[in-house]
Amino acid sequence: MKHKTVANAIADKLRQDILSGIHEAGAQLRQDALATAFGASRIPVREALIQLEAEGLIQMIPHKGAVVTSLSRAEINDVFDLRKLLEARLFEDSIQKLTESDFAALDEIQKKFGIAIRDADLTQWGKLNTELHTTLYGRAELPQTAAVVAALLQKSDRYTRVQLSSNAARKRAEKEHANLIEAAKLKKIKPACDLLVKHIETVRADLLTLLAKNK
Amino acid sequence: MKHKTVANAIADKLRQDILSGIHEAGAQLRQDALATAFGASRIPVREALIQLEAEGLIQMIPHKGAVVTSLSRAEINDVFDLRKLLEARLFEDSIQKLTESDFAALDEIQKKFGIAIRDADLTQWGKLNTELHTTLYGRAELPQTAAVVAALLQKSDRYTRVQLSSNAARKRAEKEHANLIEAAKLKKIKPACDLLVKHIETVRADLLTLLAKNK
DNA sequence: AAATTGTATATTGTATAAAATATGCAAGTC
DNA sequence: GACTTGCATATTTTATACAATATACAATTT
Repeated sequence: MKHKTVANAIADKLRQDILSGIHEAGAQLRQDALATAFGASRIPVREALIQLEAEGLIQMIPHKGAVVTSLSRAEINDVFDLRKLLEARLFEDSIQKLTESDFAALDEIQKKFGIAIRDADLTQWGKLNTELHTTLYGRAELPQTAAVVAALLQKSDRYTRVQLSSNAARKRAEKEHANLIEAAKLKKIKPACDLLVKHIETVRADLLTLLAKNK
Repeated sequence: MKHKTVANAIADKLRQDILSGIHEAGAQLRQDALATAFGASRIPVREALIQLEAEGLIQMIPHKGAVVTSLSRAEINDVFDLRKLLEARLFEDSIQKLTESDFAALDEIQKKFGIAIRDADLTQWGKLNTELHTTLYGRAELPQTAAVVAALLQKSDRYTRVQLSSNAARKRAEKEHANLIEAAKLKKIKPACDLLVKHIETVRADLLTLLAKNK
């Protein structure tokens, strides 16, 4: 077992299940059902739910229960605007300090990304996407910004599988990631940040058109 | 009773106690002691602690307990940089939409601020300060940004009493707030945002010198 | 004497059971 | 017939009791 407490383990699993779409937006999460499913009592389940509520993944209403939240169009726009603002800030601070081993890790992630795309491994996409982004910013010494960005990336994650549903989008994302890594390797700060902002903007536009279509 | 659940009530009280300095940074919070103090069992206390951990006010270590966190110098800098960035974003979006009643509320807050300063009512300062700021941004339609800023303001809150410990600082803050409100009333967006950024910067500088001195 | 192991105590984490609250439906009243 | 009131059921919230874990200190061994 890799977790210290049962509550944390349940939180991680639940988070994963929400991000991967097993529990869709609007779905009710019943404590009792979750407890039996996890083979635990309801208390660690409750504590996991409280954590997820703080992360914004669900909303708990006293004596009513928990429902999986969803982001409005305006909220999605807001999230992506913030990402552009804050990820650029992190990237700028991180680029110079990125080491050889960081780039090795990035290359590894890119490789896995390619495999996940080939295998249509949906659940991996979001995970690898955030991993790549956070690795790019890993050397920034801005812990508060990093924490906020991590939260924003998680909110975005739920839509990554939507956004990457087309082959063209996946190809483009992979290409743009490669460009980002390349620019970072060459320590070209300004161009790299510009690329990053454009990349995020592309993803946002892509996602919004898809959501409009599916509606 | 104004709260729906005991856990939420405890969280609110504990948050207040931490922000007001009753529980200082580094202090250990024992579940058992808190439970008896609140006249409740340990479970609502635990759930309150989990909430506060998500807010960054405390840190929980499994089987060890909870301690009140503190921000490093770098983290304080980061928080204030973010505030400048994001509060300006909110203010810009909010100014045009501020109504008469908003300005009435702002004037009311300013009045209370003056009274609190005169009475040296330390615990009110932080509360009124955030209230004023959030009212200024109240009409912005950027819910995600607003949520992040609310969290940042809370982190700052713990240091407001430190920063406002000198008479000069209090006078200046009141003046700068008045200028902000004035600029907002005149709908001068750019100058108002500039004032805001300068105000936050002033507070940061003030706080850092004070923290350096007290160390 | 130093290091390791074992034990006691304190504290947290979890499970079970009881209390509180909300929702839906039926009966009664205007 | 519409509305209110009361009850039954389902669900969440809280309390009590128990188990697991960590820390500190003593005992033992090398």
